[in-house]
Amino acid sequence: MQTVKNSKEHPTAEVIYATLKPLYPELSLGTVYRNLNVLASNGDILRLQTDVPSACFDGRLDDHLHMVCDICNKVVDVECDVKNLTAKCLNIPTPHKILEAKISLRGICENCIKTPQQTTMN
Amino acid sequence: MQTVKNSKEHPTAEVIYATLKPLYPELSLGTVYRNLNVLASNGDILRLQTDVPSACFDGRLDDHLHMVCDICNKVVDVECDVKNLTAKCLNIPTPHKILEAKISLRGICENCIKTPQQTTMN
DNA sequence: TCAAACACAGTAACGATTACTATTATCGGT
DNA sequence: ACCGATAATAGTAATCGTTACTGTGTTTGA
Repeated sequence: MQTVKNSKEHPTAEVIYATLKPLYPELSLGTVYRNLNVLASNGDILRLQTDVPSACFDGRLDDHLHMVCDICNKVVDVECDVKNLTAKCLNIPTPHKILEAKISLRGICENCIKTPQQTTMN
Repeated sequence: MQTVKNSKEHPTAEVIYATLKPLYPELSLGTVYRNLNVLASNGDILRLQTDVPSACFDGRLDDHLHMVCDICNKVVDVECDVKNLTAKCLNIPTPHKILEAKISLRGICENCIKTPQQTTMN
């Protein structure tokens, strides 16, 4: 199941299911969801918080952000010093205790900038 | 319907429905959702992106962030200079075009810090 | 006065996710 | 090797939040 983690993009549970189904024909969708949750709670993968209705997962654990493209709705990586950014949020003076800051981006991905008209919307 | 906006907290659609139902007994849940969407797309209210499964709304349009409490799961306001923080994100060098940065916080709210044991979890 | 446009209640439908159940595989001990 | 307990799974039902649909009443404007 760790093989799922090594998938390239930012797949949803359904995408992972569709990807693995041909390899393991009797794979169940429930199994995919369950194992993704286990991996995510173990910290082996990340569950991404985006605007898209279905949850996306990411095997990359190093510093980077995610941007959802307005055009193609894909999730792309944005390389940056996340710790530096989130540190500023954690230091906001407030009576509450801030433990984590999550930053998500929205915009237009490199691909859709180059090919402007195509509203692939898949 | 604008009266909904003036509600204090960060209500979900269901909460708004439950709040208004006694006042307008023949109110339908579909109406609440539809009007919240209209208000949100008009920019009159904000739709919050949090970890909690149901969408929360906020009538405050001025600069502030939101933090979800690990203990009580409530959404609380965090006062800060949002524009300053997001500006840093928008300036990240990347081949993509970043249009918006959304920051959400997680932590422990003032209330739960003061009364540590109660895992109200409502 | 009348008809087109609108808002709504009520309910059905939907998509993503979780829970449940029965079955199969795994493993440690005798 | 056998056996009971534990765990993982497939398959499916159920759930949750949300949206879409349908019929009805209400407003508006000529």
